[in-house]
Formats: sequence, structure tokens, C-alpha cells
Amino acid sequence: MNISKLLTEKLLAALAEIGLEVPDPSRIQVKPADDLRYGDYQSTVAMMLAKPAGKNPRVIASELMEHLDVAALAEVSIAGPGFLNFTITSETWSVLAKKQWQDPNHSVQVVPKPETVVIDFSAPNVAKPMHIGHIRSTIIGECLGRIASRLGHKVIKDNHIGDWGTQFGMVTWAWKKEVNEEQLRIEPLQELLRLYRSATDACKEDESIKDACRQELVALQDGNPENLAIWNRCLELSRKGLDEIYTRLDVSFDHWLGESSYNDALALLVEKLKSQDLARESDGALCVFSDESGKPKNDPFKVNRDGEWQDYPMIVRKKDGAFNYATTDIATVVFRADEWKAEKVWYVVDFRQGGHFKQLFEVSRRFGYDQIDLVHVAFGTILGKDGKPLKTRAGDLPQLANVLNDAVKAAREVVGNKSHLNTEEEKDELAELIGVNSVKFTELSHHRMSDYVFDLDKMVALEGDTAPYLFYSYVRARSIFRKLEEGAVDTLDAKKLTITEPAEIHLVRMLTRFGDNVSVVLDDFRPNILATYLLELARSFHSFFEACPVLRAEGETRESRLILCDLTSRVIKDGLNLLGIQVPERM
RNA sequence: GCACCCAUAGCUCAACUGGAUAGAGCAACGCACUUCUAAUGCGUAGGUUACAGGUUCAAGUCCUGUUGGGUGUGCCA
Repeated sequence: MNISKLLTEKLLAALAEIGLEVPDPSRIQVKPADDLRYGDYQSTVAMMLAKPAGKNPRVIASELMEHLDVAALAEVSIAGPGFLNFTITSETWSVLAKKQWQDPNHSVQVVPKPETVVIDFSAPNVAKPMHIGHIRSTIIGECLGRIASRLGHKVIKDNHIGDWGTQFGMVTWAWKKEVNEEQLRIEPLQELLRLYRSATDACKEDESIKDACRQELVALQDGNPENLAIWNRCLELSRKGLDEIYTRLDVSFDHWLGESSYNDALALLVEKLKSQDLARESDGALCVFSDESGKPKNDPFKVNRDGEWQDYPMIVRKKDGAFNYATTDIATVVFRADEWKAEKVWYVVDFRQGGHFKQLFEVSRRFGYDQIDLVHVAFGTILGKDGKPLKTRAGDLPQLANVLNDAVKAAREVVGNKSHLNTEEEKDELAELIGVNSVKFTELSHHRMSDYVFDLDKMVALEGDTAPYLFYSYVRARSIFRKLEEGAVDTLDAKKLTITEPAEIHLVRMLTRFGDNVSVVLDDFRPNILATYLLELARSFHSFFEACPVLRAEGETRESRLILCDLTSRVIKDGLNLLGIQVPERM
């Protein structure tokens, strides 16, 4: 039981007793206090109800206080214009800490109604190495998947790779002309990238080559054996490279149903769209237009040009007969709903595709898929130090593998200077862990919609709001137990838990907020809430660790502090794992 | 032009969805290591939350407008 809910129930009971009418009981709650000077929890209920009741909020507050049956839990006081402040007693803190320590879930509550959630994330184009642009989707998606699973949902992580689009026409065109089998063996991803670039360069110079590339794509989609063979080899080679990166990032998928998986369904789908009058021909293409039901301003199928609202349809079949990503995306919704019985689909995709998703969701709804909850989990841009979208000197997006290597290199220097580890191998391993996870943690600690500057030095820095800071608090806590004999944790006795020092109380206060901070991430798809929470928890642990000797304390105090160290390290490890981050045992 | 997103300390970012005196980290300055890992802690300084109105007992948060930036805008994904 969560203390906030418990106090809310008590408050509702008190409201009923004094006979005050409550218009919307769901809005009555006792929340963690923003400012610890006013206690641990607070409620603004007296001020909310003052006006409708025609009473002074402080009067309501004091009536409530008289009828609040929380003496065993907290002290209550009235402050300011009518706040009810709850100060949790140290006995209650002890009980809460004990419960959480004994709970393998660390008081994370599963949802009452689990749902089937498909998470569509990462989705790189094959035949091109992953670049920095893929990091946000990949890391956020993995994190949301872990948290949703933990909260009891049935999660299906699907990597909807781009294995069927225009870029394949380009690669195939260049492959036929100039593939280097030697290079393909040595550095397959780089060779594929070279072919792709060669084709894009050629297209820029000669329009007819663009058409040739399109023809290669159409041939592939029609099942031309040579094109299919090339496609298969590209896929195989790319998959190897992608697996390597995903392993390094500790990201996994349940399915890899790329665009190609839906190819066979597209023709029939488009016929259905036509027969249901959802799609019609326009300029040779087959399009879905607005149903004219709403204001043009909010209509995803309208666009304003020179003061006039014009049609802006979703094209489901191009005039050359080929299907595009809109078509596959509709087919994908249908498949996920029909075959997987998905109740929710979360698309973790760059915000620039917002318009596309509005159209997709609307078409799905009109096509009869109106029960499934489709969400575009959008995110912003990663910037370089110049404040512009991150690019290499050559003007391309940096490859993800190179970025990770750079991060590990930077981490290695820091580790070399600071680490307590003995061997170079251990230090290399730690640098890999810190480097990769610093990139991940930086991503997850930002609000997903904000653009942020990619600054390697800051990510792996010695101090500050970083992954190493969290690692350090974990390692510090665990190091205590290495000083004890094996199995010392198992003999700890939580019956004797005493929490009295301010630093202890503050640590417990932070620990008890873990469950809520995990749940709230999914309210608006905000991993940064959990990341920020963990930093705050780590900070309160360091304060505790400086202020309260553990091994040198005696009796119940020593026992209690050992338990706090154990619990904190477990919660930090658990929380980081939910973000998708592994912790080191030593550093 | 129109639509979407963003604007908070010198810098990088928070603010539990409307609550009290807007918080952290970096950078700056001061203090604390023969003491459980100082990759740390404690302290000082730093703000008209872009601007102007409105709603509310209460606004960084909601609404309207303005300014500045990013993005999108018919066959790429």
C-alpha cells in the first residue's frame, strides 16, 4: 500500500464525516510535498472546496484535521491559505522501509488492467548503418518496453525496419553496377553505405538514374529473382551489423516485421480502401482524402496555401503503381490489431513525422480500427555543439557505432585516472559500460520533446547529473557489504529497523517514491521522470552516507543502516535496469 | 501563408500535470579526506519563467495575442 493513497483514503473518510460535498472525488488527493519544509505530503483539498462550500479554506482544513484518523501514520498541520501538511512519523518510515526492503518489486505496483501494447521503435533502414538519429527512438522505446512489462502489460517490441523502400532501389541499382565483393566480406555495412551514396550522388547528377532506381524497387516488389537475391543478401549483412549494435546497447526485440513483411497484404488492402470509398484516384495516385467532418485547421488531410485550404491526401499507391510507407503502415496497424490483438501501439518516432501519424491514425479509425489506441511518442532533435542538428564534417549524420566508440574512449580516460580497479581488462570493461550507458542515460534524462546538445565530455564526466554518478552511489553502497562476511545480508533483521536521523528519513522518503515514479513514466511517455528521480535518490544516499556511519555504528542503528544501503542499491539497480542500463559492481 | 513543437539562472536541464519562497548539475567562490570508494558531501552567489493580456482562491504550467527559433506542408521514410 502506497502512503499517498492511504492518506487520500483517510482524507476522503474525513470529508464524508464532516458532510462536505465533493464534486469530483478523483481530484481529491494527498501528494508528496514539493517543499520538505512543509512536511512530507500535502493536500490542497480545503482550498479547492472552499469556494463551492462558501467557507473559509482554513476553517475547512481545521474541521478536516479534527476528523482525520491518521495519528498512527503522520502528524497533520494547517499552513498558509489552507494547506493540510502531513509529516510522516519515524515509526511509519521504518515500517515503509521494511516493507519495501522485503518486497522483491521494491513497491512498484502492477496496473489493475494489463493491456497488450505494441511498441514500434528503432526501425532503422537496412542497407544503411544506424546513425545518431536512431539513438532516441531505440533507447526510449526499449525503456518504455521495460517499464510497461514491469507494470504488468503484455509488451510486444517490434522492429519495423525499413527493408522495402526507395533506398533499396538505390542500393540495388548501384549493386548491379559496381558491387565490390571483396569489401562486402571485410566491411559489409560500409560497402552497402558506399553503394547507397554512389546511387544518391548519381541521382543528383542525372534525373534518369532516379527513375532507374525506382524501377529497381518496382522490380523487387514484383518479385524479380535477381533483385530479390540482392535484397536477401543486403538484409542478411545488415542484420548482422544491427544485432551487434543492439547487443551493445542491451536492446532487444520480439519481432522484426519490417516493411517487406506486409508486401503481400498491400494490394488487397488498397482494394478494400477503394471499395469502402476511403480512397480514390487523383493525379494518377490512389489517395485518401478528408471526410470533411471537422475544421480544416484540425484536419490532417488539409493544408493551407496562399490563404486557401487545399486537399492534402494520404497517398496509398503512387502513380508508378508502387506502394509507399503509408500503405505499409496501415497494413501494419491491421496486422497488429487482428493478429496480436494489440490494444495500444506506441510509435517512438521523430516529431517531424507527426503529420504522417495524424493521417495514419485517422485512416485507421475510418477503416474500422477505432478501438485500438494509437500514439505517436514523438521526440526532438539531437544537436551538435554549434546548436544545429548533429552532423559530421562531411555533412552526414554520425554513425551510431562511431559515436559509441567515442564515448567509450572518453570514458576510458576518466576510468584510467580514477578507477580503483586493478587490471587493464577490468578498466576496459568498465569504460565500455560507462561510455555506452552514459549516452543512454543522457538521452533518457532529457524531456523527449526537447532538442539537446550531444556533448560526450559532459556525459562521461566525473561529476554532475550523469550515469557515472548513479553508478558510484550503487558501488559505494555495495562496497559496504564486501567488508562483511559472505551472506551478511541474509542475516539482517528488519524487525529492528530504526529510522531517526534526518538524512536517514530523507533517504527513506525518496525510496518510498520509487513505485510512483516508475508508473508515472507511462502517463506521458517520460523516462526522464524516472531518470531525474534516480539522481535525486542517489543524492540523498550520498548525503546519508556522509552523515551516517554504517559499519562503525552499533546495534539496531548499524543493522538499520545496512538495510538502507542494501535497499538503496537494489532500488538504484532496479530503476536503472528499467531505463535499460546495467550497473557495475566496482569502479 | 498555414499547421505542429519549443522558449525557465551565464551554460545544460528539472519542476510529480494548477499549489506555498521556481529546483538540480556545470562553470565561479569557500569548507570537509591518516575515517565504510572524495567519481563524494556541506555552504555562498546566480531568476520579472521571451513579452502582453485573460481564466482561477492559486499560473512556469490552462486560454488568447505578440516576438524569436525549430520542423512540416502531394507521390522520401
